[in-house]
Amino acid sequence: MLRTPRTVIRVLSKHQSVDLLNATTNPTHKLIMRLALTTGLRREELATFPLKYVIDPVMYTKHRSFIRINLDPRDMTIKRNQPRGIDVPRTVMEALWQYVLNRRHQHENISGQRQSVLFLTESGQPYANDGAAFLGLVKKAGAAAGIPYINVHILRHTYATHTLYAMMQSKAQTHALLYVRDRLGHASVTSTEKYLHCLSELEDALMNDYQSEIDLISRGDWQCLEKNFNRQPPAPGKDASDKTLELTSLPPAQMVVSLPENATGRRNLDFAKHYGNGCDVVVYATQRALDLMARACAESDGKTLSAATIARYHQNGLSAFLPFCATMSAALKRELRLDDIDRQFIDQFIAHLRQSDVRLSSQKVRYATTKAVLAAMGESGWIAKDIFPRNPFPNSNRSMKGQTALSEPERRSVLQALKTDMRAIIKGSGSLTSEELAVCLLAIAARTGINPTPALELLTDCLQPHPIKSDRYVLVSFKRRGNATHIQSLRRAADVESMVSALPDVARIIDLVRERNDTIRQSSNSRRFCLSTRAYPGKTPGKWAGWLNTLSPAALRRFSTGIR
DNA sequence: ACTATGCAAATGGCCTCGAG
DNA sequence: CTCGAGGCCATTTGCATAGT
Repeated sequence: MLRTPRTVIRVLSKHQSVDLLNATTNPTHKLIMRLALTTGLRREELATFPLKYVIDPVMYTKHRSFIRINLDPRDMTIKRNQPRGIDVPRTVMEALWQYVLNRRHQHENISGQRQSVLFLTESGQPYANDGAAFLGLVKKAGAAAGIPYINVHILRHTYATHTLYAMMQSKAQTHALLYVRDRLGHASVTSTEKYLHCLSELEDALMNDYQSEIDLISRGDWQCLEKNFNRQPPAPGKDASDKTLELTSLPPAQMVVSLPENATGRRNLDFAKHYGNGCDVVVYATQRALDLMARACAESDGKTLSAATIARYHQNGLSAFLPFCATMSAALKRELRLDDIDRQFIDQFIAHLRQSDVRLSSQKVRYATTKAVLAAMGESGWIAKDIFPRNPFPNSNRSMKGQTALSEPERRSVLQALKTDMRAIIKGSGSLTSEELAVCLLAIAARTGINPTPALELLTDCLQPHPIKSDRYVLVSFKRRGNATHIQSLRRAADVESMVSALPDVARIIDLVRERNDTIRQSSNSRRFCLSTRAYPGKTPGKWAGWLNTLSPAALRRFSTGIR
C-alpha cells in the first residue's frame, strides 16, 4: 500500500488488489470486493445493491466491455439520494450473473425467504447495518495478503485513482475527472481532484491495466462456477431436453443433419467422416449444434439462419475445424474433450488456418463459420463462452472486383433469345421442365431486375394487383437475412426484398408457371414455392424418379451458361 | 439528431467432381 | 444428363461509432 504525505487517501497498488482478491476464499466476499474495486461503490451501496440490476451479459447486446448500470435511490441506499450510472466490466457482470444463478440461489433457499438485495450472507440474509460486516472481511483478507492497513473505503479510493490514471493515458485530465466524478457520485469535482494528488506518488509500473488485471485473476473461479452451473439439471422449459448433450454412446446412430427445404443445392450434412478420429465428443457437439440450427430454421421458416448458411457452417467451418481437432487429439495422444476448447485452442486453430495455403479471405470465412458454430455451443452451455479473440483477420475486405453489366448489344440478344424461348413455352402444354422454368425465371428477372435467390423463392402468391395502376401488378419477393434477434414468423415490412411493379407480361409468365406446374406443386414437398418442377423429368427410373423439387440453382446455372 | 465510415458477419455465386 | 457435395472467393448487410 502506498500513502501520500499530504492527504489521508490510501490506495492499493495493482498487485495489492490482486493479492487481496486471491487471499479471499469465500466466493461471495471475493465478488463483493471485486465489484467494489471495479466500480468504486460505497459500502452501503454494496450492501443494498439490488438483485434486479444484475443482468445476463449475453442479453446486453452492445459490444462494449463495460455494462452501464443506472443506480436509483428508490432501489438502494445512495449518499445524498443522488442517482448515477456506473460501468461494470462485462466479466464482473458475468460473475455476478453466475453468483445469482448458483450460490446466491442456494443461500436464499437456506432461509426460504426471497430477498431483493444482491449479496446475501451464508444464512441467506441481506448484509445488515449498511454492510458493516464488510470491514471485517476486508481486514481479514488484507491481513492474509500482507496489506498492513485496509478498510472498505480504500477499495473505492483505489478504483478512483487507477481509473483516473488509466483514462488520462488517452483522454484529457478534465474528461477523466468528470468521468470519475460521475461514477463515484461526487457532488463536486473538487472531491475527485483529491485523487490527482495520489497519482504523482504512484509509479507507472504499478498502475497499468488495473481493471483487466483484477478481472484476470478472478476468472478461474468464474469458470468453476460456470461448470458447476452447467452440471446442474437443466431448468424446466420446453426446449431443455433439446439442449442437453448425450455423450454416452458415440458415435451416434444418426450422423447426418437434414436441412429444411431451401433454394440451394444443400440437403444433408454428413458428419460420418469426422467420427473415429479421436474427437467424437466435439464432432457430436457440432453436429447437435447444427441440428438445432436446422430445426430452428425449419420452424422459423428460414428467418433465423438460412439453410444455406447452416450448410456453409458445415462446409467451410467444420470441414476445417474438425480435422484440426483430430490433429490436436493425435498430438495430445488422447480423446479430445469439450473443455479442451478454450481460448488457447482457438488461437492454435487460427495459427493452423494461417499456415494453410488458402487465401486470407477463405481463412477468415473458415474461422468465422467455425466461430458461429462454437458460439452456438457456448450458448447451449456445452463449451466455454468468450473464447474468441477480437478480430484475428483484420482488413480482410480489401480489393473488390465488381461485375460488369452486359453491353447493349449483348443485352438485346439475350432478351431476343429469351423471347423466342418463351414463345415456344407458351405454345406448349403440360408441366414445365427445369430448363423451361429457368427460361421463365430469366424472363421475369430481365423484366423486373429481382435478384436470383429471392426469385427462386418466389411464393405462389407473389403477384399482387397494383394498388394504383390498374394495368399493372406488384411482384413481392422476400429476403431471408436475419439474426436470431429478429425471429418473426409473420411477414414484416423489413423482410420484403423488393416490390417491383410488373407489366402484364410478367403476370402472364407467373400465371403460366403456376397453372402448368400446379399438379406437381400440390404433390411436392415445396408447394409454397412458385418455381417447382419434377426432378429428372420423365426419365431415369433410379431413386430420384418422381422426386419433386424447386428449380435448383445448378439447373439454372447450366441453362444460363448454355445461352452465352 | 443525422450521416459517413469502418469492420465483422452473413450471404450469394461459381466452379469442379462423382454418382446414378 | 442431372443433381448435390465440396471448395473457394466476392459482395452485401448490420452494427457501432466518430464526425457534423
